[in-house]
Amino acid sequence: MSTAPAGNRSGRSVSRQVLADHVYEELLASLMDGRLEPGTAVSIDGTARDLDVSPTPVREALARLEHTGMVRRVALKGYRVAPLFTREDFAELMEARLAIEPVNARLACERMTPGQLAELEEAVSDLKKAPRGPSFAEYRDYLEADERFHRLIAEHTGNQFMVSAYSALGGQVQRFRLFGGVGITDAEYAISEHQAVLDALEAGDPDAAAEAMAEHVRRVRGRAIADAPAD
Amino acid sequence: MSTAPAGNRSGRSVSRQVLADHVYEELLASLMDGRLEPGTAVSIDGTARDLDVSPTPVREALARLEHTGMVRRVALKGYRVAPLFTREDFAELMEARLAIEPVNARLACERMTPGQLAELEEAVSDLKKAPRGPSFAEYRDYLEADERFHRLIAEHTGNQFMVSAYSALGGQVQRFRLFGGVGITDAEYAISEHQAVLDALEAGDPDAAAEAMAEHVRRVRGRAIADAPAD
DNA sequence: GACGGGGCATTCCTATAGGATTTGTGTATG
DNA sequence: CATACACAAATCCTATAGGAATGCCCCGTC
Repeated sequence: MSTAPAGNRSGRSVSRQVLADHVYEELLASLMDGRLEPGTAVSIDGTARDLDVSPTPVREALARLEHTGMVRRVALKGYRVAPLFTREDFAELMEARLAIEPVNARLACERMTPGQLAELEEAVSDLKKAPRGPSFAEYRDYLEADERFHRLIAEHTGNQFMVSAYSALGGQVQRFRLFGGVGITDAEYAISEHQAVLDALEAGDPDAAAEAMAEHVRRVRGRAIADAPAD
Repeated sequence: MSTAPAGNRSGRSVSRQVLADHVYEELLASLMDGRLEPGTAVSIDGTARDLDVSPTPVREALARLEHTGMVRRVALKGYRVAPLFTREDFAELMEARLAIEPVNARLACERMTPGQLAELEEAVSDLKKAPRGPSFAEYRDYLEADERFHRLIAEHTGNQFMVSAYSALGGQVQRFRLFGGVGITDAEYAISEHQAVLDALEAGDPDAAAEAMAEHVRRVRGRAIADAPAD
């Protein structure tokens, strides 16, 4: 660290945040919006240099990220971004979503407060407003709102374990949205499906909410399989 | 490190395993069989001294463990074993198990090979043979077989994401078996319920397998609520 | 006897050093 | 021209040092 201290020993004590947390957030963001493509090696020393920190916090952040499935670690070879899905992986992911997300929708419907419902409405609204241009940068807002909608439903179950279960999937879902063949054409259909889920939640009908969510996941699966690239 | 190097720099190159892995396994075992009770602080430097390693691998192992929910981390205060469940936590855990484990049983039933079925039979057999004396040490074998049964079903779904989802719960389930009020008396009933799940799997009836698993979880919930201690 | 302050130990956190191994490159040889 | 070897660079992994903050205990004072 020669030129830029960039640390915190001289600055004010904003240092009340651990560097490993910062590194984790930074890497997660890079993974979520596609800056780090599947298969890329994530060098410990390298990212340490990039972020102007020592390898130790990077090591800790990567250990946490590994458990999300977004990076893989080989014992003495280092970390690399988890490889692209095969068709089988995608089928497994959708199967798992079908098991978990309709339950989340049902539970959320039974317990949601008006304020939480408003958050969901905002997510769907953002989804509709988000630009869906051909460029990645614009598409990002759409993806963010999509992910937010599903995550909020998981959180509004009030069940910490369902949140954990969804989180185990959520990152992979996001990665698939980016690289798995679901393209921008998906958006037109997906918006109405999200709206259907929201309608059922607003109506307070748990069965309908679960079914609408299940239908959404099935349709995502169907669209992706239709125009999925080769393995 | 004054007296015992205990490391690997002098020994033969068995060092082809990373120390952090060893520390992780060690801590996990301590958590799973009750040597580390809820609320206990897990000092980084302390465990490093205990295991004759430096703090760096311990730090990495704990970062991984945190994601399992078995230890909690407070930003600049360190790690401690996750606290005991409240009744609400327990209800949430059972709700999540009801959402996930019957699905696992159904999928496993549809796809399981004879060899995998034999593994399950062995787990149930071990469950019956395991001593259920009043001492913790003896009870351990029973708990291990119980956990193994459920984990094998998750793995035999052939769906890596359902395995992840179960893993997010599995550790907590095990911790609850130890500390949550489900006592040895549970064993007598649970064995027949496990047998019922196994019977359905052997019969190749997915619906029955899912229902048997759901019934098992519901009964575990019922028994625990019956004689649960106060919060 | 009760309360407050100072020093010491512990602990977390980050940086740095160095050993072991792999990888890549350049050169010499068949 | 292709192959093999050697050296250099990068990388992972572990240990150690030291700063910053917290907690604890003892002691002096009211």
